[in-house]
Amino acid sequence: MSHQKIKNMEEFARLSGISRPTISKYFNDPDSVRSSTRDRIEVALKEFDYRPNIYAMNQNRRLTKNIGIVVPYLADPFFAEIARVLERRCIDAGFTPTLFSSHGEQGLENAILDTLRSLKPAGVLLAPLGRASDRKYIEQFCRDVPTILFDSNIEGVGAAFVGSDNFSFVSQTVEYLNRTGNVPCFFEMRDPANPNANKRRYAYLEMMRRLDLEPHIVKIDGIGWGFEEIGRQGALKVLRDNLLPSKTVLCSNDRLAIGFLSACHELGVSVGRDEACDIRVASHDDHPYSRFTCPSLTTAAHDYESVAGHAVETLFQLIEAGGKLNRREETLFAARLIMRGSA
Amino acid sequence: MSHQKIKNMEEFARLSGISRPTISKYFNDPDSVRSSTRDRIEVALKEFDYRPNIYAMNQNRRLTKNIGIVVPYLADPFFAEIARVLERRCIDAGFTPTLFSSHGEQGLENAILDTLRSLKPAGVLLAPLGRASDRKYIEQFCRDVPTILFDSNIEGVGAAFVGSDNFSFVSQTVEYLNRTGNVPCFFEMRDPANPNANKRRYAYLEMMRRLDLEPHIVKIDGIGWGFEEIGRQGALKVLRDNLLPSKTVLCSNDRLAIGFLSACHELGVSVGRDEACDIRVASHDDHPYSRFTCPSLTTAAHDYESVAGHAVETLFQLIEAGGKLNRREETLFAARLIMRGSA
DNA sequence: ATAAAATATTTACGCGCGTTAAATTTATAT
DNA sequence: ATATAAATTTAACGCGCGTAAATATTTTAT
Repeated sequence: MSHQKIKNMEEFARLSGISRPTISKYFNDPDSVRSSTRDRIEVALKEFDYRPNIYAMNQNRRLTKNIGIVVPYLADPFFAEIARVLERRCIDAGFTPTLFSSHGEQGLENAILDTLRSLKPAGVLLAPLGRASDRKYIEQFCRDVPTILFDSNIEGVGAAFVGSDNFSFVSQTVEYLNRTGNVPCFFEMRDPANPNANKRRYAYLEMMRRLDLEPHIVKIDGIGWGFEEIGRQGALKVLRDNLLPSKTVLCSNDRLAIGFLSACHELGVSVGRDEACDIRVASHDDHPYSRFTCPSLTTAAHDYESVAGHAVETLFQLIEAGGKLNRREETLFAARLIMRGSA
Repeated sequence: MSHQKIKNMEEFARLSGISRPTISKYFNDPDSVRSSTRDRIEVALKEFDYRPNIYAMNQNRRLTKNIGIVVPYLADPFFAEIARVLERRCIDAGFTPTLFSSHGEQGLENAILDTLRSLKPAGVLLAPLGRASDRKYIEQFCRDVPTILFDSNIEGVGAAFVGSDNFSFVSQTVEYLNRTGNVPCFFEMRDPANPNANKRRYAYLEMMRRLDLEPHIVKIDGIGWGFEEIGRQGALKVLRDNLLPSKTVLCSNDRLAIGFLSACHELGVSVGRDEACDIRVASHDDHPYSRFTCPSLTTAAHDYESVAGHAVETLFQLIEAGGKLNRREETLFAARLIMRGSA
């Protein structure tokens, strides 16, 4: 590799013996030039190690090759995982993903959308905060920038929604707990930040109706994104005051369940499917740590790969279609029951 | 707010009655214009909602206001947490942070550095992969771009290093376990990816020497970043085959300990400080989940705020100094012992 | 071999802003 | 009020690349 520094595309064009407009076309889309030309450019690229100035590149383009990925809370390993898969797929498709976390704050979510707007991205994959989101702000953003919502839906906003089928999660866990001999109560936050939580409550109620069982919902207090601690405090209270209507607890999500199990251990309440155990605990999400709780957590797993894959595919379609799709599709992927020690 | 769309700085200058170079100066640094002028610009900004084109803005600037933040593995909540603090401080200082995760892969780490180079950032906060890093590649990058290393040090690379004092972690846990009546063995991966792990081993050996105790190191197999599973498998083997030289186990880090506790539960081994318990387990990092393990984990906590704060402060100094500091400082922050149920 | 189609080259302009130098205005000090 | 310093304005150029039109070359089809 030659070690001379190349100043700009002009110079690279001279050195490689190819005209600048063709080089420009190549960087915009390598497949838009003849393969023999492409080869010559790529040989020269190896030789001279030139990279175009991305700022000059994007200045005049109406759309860049950037893709924004926004998650509500990156310290939650669930979102870290899905972000990882999304990033990978964007890179493989020749885009440049940029990751943002709203850190649970509406102000930050709005600020991120502002930043994204000025990045002129080809498209955005947005998992909104949910209830804490500034709906109008997101609506306006989605009107201006091609956006796919994922994880958490906002009716009618964005070009499409891709997520998990909450009914599939809850129906499987309820059915399993019931089939194996116990009637679950439902353990959740009083004011869930995420709309999925509401869908899960409805699913629980509906399943109990279908099974002709009496539903019991245990609501606990707490705000913010520290779900484990909220679950723990809630469980301590509920267990101490003997408020559990059933010896089988279905938590709305794994992070609450992690807190619940922690409280059980503190109070010497044994958890497991075994007859000898005091209670059973199950949950939803298959959080990366649910494998390592004590006991390991019976839960319903997201189909990460499918959700991420379909979200990205839909975004690419949207981009190719020029930012508008015929109709707003909502795609939901089914859960997979994971039976472990806790229930 | 007027709803006409403003095309460029020229137009905004006309409408606000201020010359374009002054507007340009303002956006580069609001404090560089007279306060009366600043007020007039900000009034106009509210009126017309103009934002300069960041691509055109950064094209001719030698350095942008961007700051790159690179962590080795974002699905680890420890890094997610520290990234959150770093991001916040960069924003507050008027910079635009961009977050990258190497996801444990050398290839990705190198690719991120390439991307960063073309972003012309004012500075970079880099937590390298460690042993898996391409040392030469990082060295070259640090020569070109003002970079502060954090969390994981590479001798002589980057303008400074900010991290935690591993000796402080281990000395406190060893001292505590010893003081409370038990001699700990040290539980770690055979080939740790992170140099901190080596420092912790040395610290353990040194502390045992000082206390005139015989050290015992238990090395377990496993590669990659799935520490919990590695810890679990290692613990299963060690516990089943009765290979533990001591009933008190000091894990190199919390993620291994989480796996260890999981294995203990599976095998019915009781963990805790209590006389009646089979073993004691302690660890290092104060991982966000260590509060919720069963039992909760006795550990040594990073001083997140100080590490993040000092890393950012040092980077700002570096930026103001034009990319070179007089000498390469290595700053280490002490740990804080967190006594919980496991030991 | 020849015509038609596809691709590449040449030339030239524009994008939105950074930046500089000289001229002018405004603020501060005496 | 006057001198001086500081800030702003005016005018103009350049950055690196996108892009368009006209022309030339290469490829493919007949």
